[in-house]
Amino acid sequence: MCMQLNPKYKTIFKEALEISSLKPTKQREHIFSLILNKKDHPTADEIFTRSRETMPSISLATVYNCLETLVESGLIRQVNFERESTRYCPNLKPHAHFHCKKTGAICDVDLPVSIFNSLKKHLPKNFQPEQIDINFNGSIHKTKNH
Amino acid sequence: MCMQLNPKYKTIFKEALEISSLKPTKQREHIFSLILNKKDHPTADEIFTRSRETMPSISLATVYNCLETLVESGLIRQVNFERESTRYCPNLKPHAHFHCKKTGAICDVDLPVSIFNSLKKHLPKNFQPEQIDINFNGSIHKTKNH
DNA sequence: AAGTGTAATTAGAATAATTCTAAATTAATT
DNA sequence: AATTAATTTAGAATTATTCTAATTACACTT
Ligand SMILES: [Mn+2]
Ligand SMILES: [Mn+2]
Ligand SMILES: [Zn+2]
Ligand SMILES: [Zn+2]
Repeated sequence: MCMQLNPKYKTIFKEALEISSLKPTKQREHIFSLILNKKDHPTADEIFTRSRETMPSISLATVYNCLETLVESGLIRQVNFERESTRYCPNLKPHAHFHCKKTGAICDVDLPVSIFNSLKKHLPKNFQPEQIDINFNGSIHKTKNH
Repeated sequence: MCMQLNPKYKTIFKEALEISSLKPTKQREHIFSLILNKKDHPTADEIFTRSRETMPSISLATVYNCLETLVESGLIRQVNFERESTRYCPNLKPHAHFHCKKTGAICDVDLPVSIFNSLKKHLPKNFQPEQIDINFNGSIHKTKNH
């Protein structure tokens, strides 16, 4: 039983792939819906494991292929921390990532576009940024609820 | 003939290692001076190749060990782009990195501390950042000098 | 000076995320 | 149905990095 995209995302999905004349295959849709439905930042291997629960025949190579396709189509983002496995993020709003070194937790940090604009102002005129990655590393303290 | 650190950096080097009771070995000093003297962003393998020119007996494992030590001592920084090899940066001032996808060039982009402070303001109160990595990806346009 | 103990270095094996290759499958088109 | 191109698949290959275990260097004691 494959994951289903809701109609809104189904349209976004099809149109994004169509722009590059790529096909909306069931593997691509399955992986996209897995990432959309659980809004964490899974690795390719975690996505592979989750995929097999409902699509047991999918291969790891296909997971990698689909993820590459989804990233190139702008449907998801890649997130990298140091040399760890690449992670994938369905949040397309401007945001940064916070990586807790103690627990491994990864959190989205929403940022106003103004910060990205102000960062761009510090570049020489001939530098054309396509993407800006902002990663916080540190720790998340437990808040005491006594 | 090993690389020599100038007296100012020699003191910084020794003191930084001493804090963690690590020894200022000639391999560690050699690698630190190589990185300081050519202010690019070399990979471990590039550093290994350069090291052997003047210290032919050094091993790749030692290069990795020394780099880890230098990073932990705060003498150099690690820089990562996507899944590429880790690179090393001697610039300890607050700055970002620009990665040109066409040429592979990597440039330091100096930033005022105020930008880092303003980024920190968007974190929840219980998030304690230790480091903030800012990476630009894009392309550097040649400026025409007619 | 010789001996002891610890840290650092070394060579090579192991690891693991990702990419590659080539064959099989699927889907669209004639 | 036959042809073609895109996609998926299994497994091999790649490669940056880490690990292991042996050797070396060096500070400290006798
Ligand atoms: Mn290992
Ligand atoms: Mn290969
Ligand atoms: Zn995210
Ligand atoms: Zn730098």
